[in-house]
Amino acid sequence: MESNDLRKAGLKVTLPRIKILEILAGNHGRHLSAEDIYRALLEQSEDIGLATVYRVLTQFEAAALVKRHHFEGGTAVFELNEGEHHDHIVCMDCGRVEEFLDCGIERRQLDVASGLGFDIEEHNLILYGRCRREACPHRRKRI
Amino acid sequence: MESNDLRKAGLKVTLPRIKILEILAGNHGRHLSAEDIYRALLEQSEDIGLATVYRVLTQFEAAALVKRHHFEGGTAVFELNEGEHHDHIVCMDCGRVEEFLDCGIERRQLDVASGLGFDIEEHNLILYGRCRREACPHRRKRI
DNA sequence: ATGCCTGCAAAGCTTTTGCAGATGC
DNA sequence: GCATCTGCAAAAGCTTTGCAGGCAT
Repeated sequence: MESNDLRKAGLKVTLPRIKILEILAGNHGRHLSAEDIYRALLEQSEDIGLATVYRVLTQFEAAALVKRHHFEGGTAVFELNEGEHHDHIVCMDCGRVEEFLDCGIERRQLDVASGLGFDIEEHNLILYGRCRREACPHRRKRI
Repeated sequence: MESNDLRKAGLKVTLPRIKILEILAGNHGRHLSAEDIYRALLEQSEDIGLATVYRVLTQFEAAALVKRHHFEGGTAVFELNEGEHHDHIVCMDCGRVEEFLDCGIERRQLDVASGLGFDIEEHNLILYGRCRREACPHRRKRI
């Protein structure tokens, strides 16, 4: 029940917020930009302004309902915060994004930070590579 | 000799390019935004436009003379590319940036990527935390 | 002399903000 | 009814681009 998440966050339950949550939930696993969400709303003939999308996403981020990522440059993308932390690997050819979690990496990060005199609060790890998928343009190029 | 680096990159040796390289070299280890560099140039009474700073930095990045980072959001920062790869840890209170390299993390990244079917090309790891330095505002706050 | 560089100003893009009207509670 | 929320439009960053003149080679 999405409305409860909103109420818990101290946000009024409004149509724009529900719709945006729905779109994020419907694209489970995908990473959407504000513009992506705005266009998805237009397709549903919802009359919601881009400014509202940005405002709502910022509020959601503050309420820990979504996570914001800066993958390559320029535009930020958002995903529902499902609780469990993970990192990302992005294909430089097809843009596909996979998520992963490696305890070894996580542990060493804590060690490194501690060794440098930091109390680590969060981190951001993105691997960039080329995927070996059939559908990937890079793969096609190699044939 | 900076001019050789420029020539090797196929770039003409011009005053703006040399000055910008000098500023980056003089701030060895620091991370400067285009604006930072522009202001440093103004302080030296160099009449170089902000657009040129951006253009030169982009060329330098393409030539692998500098690296561009997107630490928090908004503005990009640049550092001289000294060859050896390293990652960053940023203090969320005082903005201090330390560099580090951990072979264990590097190795596991390769393993993870390979396991997901990716040929990893590069990566981006930034740890965010709070440093335990005397001078750090956060530390003062805790007293 | 030629083609690459530069400064300036203007445009581009993403994101934020001000304000008047609308809506949830 | 009151505070919060929204849409619109305008503004605010940061960065890029067009153009006419300038400089390195």
